[in-house]
Amino acid sequence: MKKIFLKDIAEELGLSKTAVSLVLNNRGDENKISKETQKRILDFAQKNNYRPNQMARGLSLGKSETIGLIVPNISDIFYAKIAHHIELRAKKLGYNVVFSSSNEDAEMEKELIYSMLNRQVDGLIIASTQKNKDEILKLRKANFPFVLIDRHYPDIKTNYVIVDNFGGAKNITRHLLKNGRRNIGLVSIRSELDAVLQRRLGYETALIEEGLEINTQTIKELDPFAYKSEMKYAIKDMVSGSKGVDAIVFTTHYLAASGLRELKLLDVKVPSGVAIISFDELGAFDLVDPPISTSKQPVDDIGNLAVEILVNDIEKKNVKIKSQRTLQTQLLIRKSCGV
Amino acid sequence: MKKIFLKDIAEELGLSKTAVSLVLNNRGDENKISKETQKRILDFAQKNNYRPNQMARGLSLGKSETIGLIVPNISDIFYAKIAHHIELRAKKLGYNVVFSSSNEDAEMEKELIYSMLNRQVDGLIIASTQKNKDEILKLRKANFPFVLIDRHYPDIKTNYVIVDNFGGAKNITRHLLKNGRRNIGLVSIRSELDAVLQRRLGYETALIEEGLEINTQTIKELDPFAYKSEMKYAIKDMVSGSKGVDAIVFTTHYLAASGLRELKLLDVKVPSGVAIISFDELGAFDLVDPPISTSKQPVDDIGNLAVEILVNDIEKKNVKIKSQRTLQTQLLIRKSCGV
DNA sequence: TTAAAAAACTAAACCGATTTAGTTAAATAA
DNA sequence: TTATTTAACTAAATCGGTTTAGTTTTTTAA
Repeated sequence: MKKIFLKDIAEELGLSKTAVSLVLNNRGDENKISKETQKRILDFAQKNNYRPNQMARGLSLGKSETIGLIVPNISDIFYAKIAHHIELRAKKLGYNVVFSSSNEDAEMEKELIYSMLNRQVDGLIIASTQKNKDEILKLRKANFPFVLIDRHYPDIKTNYVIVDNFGGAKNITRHLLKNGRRNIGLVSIRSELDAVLQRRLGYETALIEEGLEINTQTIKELDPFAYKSEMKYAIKDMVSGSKGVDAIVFTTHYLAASGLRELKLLDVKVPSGVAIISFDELGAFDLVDPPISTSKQPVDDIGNLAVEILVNDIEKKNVKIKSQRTLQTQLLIRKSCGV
Repeated sequence: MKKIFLKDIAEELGLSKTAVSLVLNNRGDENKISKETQKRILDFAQKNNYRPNQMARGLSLGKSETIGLIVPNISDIFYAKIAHHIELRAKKLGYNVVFSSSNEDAEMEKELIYSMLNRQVDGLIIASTQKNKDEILKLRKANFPFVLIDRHYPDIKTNYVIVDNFGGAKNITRHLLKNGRRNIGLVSIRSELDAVLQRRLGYETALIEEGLEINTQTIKELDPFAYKSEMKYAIKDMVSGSKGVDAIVFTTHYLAASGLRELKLLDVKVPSGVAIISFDELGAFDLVDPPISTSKQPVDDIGNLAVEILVNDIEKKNVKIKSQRTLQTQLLIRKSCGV
């Protein structure tokens, strides 16, 4: 079972590489290769398990039928799920996926973008650090196909698929208000990500619309990398004192998990003492004690749409119109918000 | 900012492509390119942001500096975590990662293996369906570098990194026995995977060593794709009747999550009524009600070791010795097993 | 003083595909 | 009967790198 090349097939059958190549690319008819010859080529290729070298093919065609995916962290279940949907849809459309994690580092992200371009990916799907405006602009200027997911650059016109962070956060906050909570805190991460900002805004808007004041003392923004250690103090500070909070909104799933952990250590009863609600969820949020209410993101749609927009962009080079999709989150009410 | 090629640099500096290529590959000294010329080339390349076309490079070198990763499902947190560690370590060693999910389908896995070979990956890391013996043998015969993870072929000598499934399962079962449980059921998946078999054997061995009999009525093997719907009946059957179980061992994290869900629906108290313990865990197993005890797999070591073994194999083509590593799981005791 | 060695390069082949611009022989039209 | 088309191919260029086998000039050794 040794490797067989186009040249081998051509020589073996007494034909030219051209004929073989055309037939194997399904362009035999339009190039008037006789049915008989086509069959000989196809059969021989099949029998000898011919598989074109994609490097050579890619070099020649100037494309690779590969999509590059850059996410902050592939081991975050949220991105892992999106990645899976991207992979499935991409495969259906004839594309492979190369992935890399930026670890929320702008410089790394930039490196990855170029590394992927060098590998001749046909397009990129990026959940950006949102700190690489220049590179995104360059990509756009170069007319290179790409779609931003989860995080976008609000002031750059690009393809993107995001969720309604503002609406989602407003919704979960309102749900707590509707259930009589008046003193609602927020635990978020310290970040300039628009998604994070929007969630905070959604939260604040819900409060303001209810005629409540925003208390910056009960809004905690934790370091993205040290949130676990900072959580202890954040929670302690929020629940202690006479005017402790009666509910907490967490702006992302791992914050909710970590926060609940601390609440338990402090023996705070959830939801009787403090109700909690999360944006996005982990796999076992329905099994947690108490099951955590959340605003769930449509990971399947995010992945599928991103691929569809991207492939459309790749294959119809002339598309100037950018697709911008903002998907709705889904409110899942469980016990943690004290219905 | 238009693309610049090797030829452009050569022409611009009045040199040959050879000289430029050698210098850019850090082989200027050994090829006696003068320091001065080297500096000119390096500076020019830097200034013009030269980046070699990896397709051309790969074609020429016959390698891609890319590792292929095939897992059953990248959105399974277990594989996602391994993938992340693989990615980090691979990057450190100068390799990129291409991933794909086989969805536990042997035919798909076979396709993926070839698809990756066509893309000239330098090596493969595979968490196999364990139904592709022929392909694995072919890879080995062709002396193609690969490492199996999580699942291996017991009767084929290959590189692999797995965990001690037998020992891990025996351990968790013994822990339940030590705590006085006598009627311990098992919920596993219907599968020929050695890992699954070993876990069942570990469970059975623990029972036998304790002088207990194995009751096939309380060993449930569910369909890997329909386990959610089958779980209801499995659990109901195990806990009902006078001789219902007083503990259940789940052989994987999603079974434990699903099983606990059903136990709650049936109002079975955990662990007072039925204790449970899991093999491997989800992100929030410590927050679940009750927190689930588990035998945790060292995802970081699995990923790191796999990459190291693979890269070693890739770079020292002569390595005939296969590396076989069986890592230990870590017993995490939480409330679900009724300490 | 001349032969050999070293320094500093380069031309052209090569990797394995795709594609452009033909060629040749047979069929059809004038 | 001859000119044109058509059918069925092919030779060679190309993609953008790497590498082999030199070449030319300068330096060193005998």
